[in-house]
Amino acid sequence: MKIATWNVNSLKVRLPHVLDWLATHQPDVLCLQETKLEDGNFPAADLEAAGYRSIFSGQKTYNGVALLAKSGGEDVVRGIPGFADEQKRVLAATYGDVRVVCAYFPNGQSLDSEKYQYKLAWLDAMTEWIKDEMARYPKLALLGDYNIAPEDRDVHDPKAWEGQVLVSPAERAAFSGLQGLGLQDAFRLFDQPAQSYSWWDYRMAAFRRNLGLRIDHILLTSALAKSCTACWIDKEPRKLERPSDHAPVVAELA
DNA sequence: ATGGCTTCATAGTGAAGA
Repeated sequence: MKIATWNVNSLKVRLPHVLDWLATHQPDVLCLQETKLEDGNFPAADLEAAGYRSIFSGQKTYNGVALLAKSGGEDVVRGIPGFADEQKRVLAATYGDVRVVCAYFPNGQSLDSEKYQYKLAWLDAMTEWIKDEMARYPKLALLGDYNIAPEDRDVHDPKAWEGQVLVSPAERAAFSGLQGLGLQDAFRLFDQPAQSYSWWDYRMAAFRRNLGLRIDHILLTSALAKSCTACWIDKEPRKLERPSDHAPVVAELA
């Protein structure tokens, strides 16, 4: 089973890239974030024609998540149960015996922003809910744009990023908290190239200079981590015309 | 140098992303 996550930064703009990527890589499940589409505008027919069923939860302008898969998902959940939130950031479904959770974690904007407080509250609620989901589903994968760079090696210039969102101690503690539940970072199960990132700013020729952050992740329960044979970041779509600023992250499960 | 670039929105001296 091949699973993947990709923040597409507008599915309307990126649909051609997504269709090409699906055709080339044939994932069983692809999690999308920042679709920025109301549900009525979701391109389900185009994806169906490419062999993929869609489950989605979107809104105008911001956020929006989707699950694309070769089979239909079951027991669909939208949002974090019990956490009142207008922002469409969370979608879960079961494929076979694997629970797939697709999440677009809040950015936080800056440490003194209300959005940062929202991010921390959201992280708490997410952790509590994932703990429950793991009790129900031993084989669980949490994929998405976490908007957290877990360690300094996931940051091109840790000094420059000090004091900013995505790297703050509280955010990293939340990431560790998820690992504390028993989830494992699929990417770090394997030797990886130094300076591996999943996001590069559109400005400053950041991609060409590899000035990036690793903020898109696939976390696996131990039952799935045991069967994980590979995990990589696919930088190819970031090289295309009009790319998303994020690259897909892929994991192979035996 | 608090900018740069991209999207969606509207037609703003823009907001937000990361």
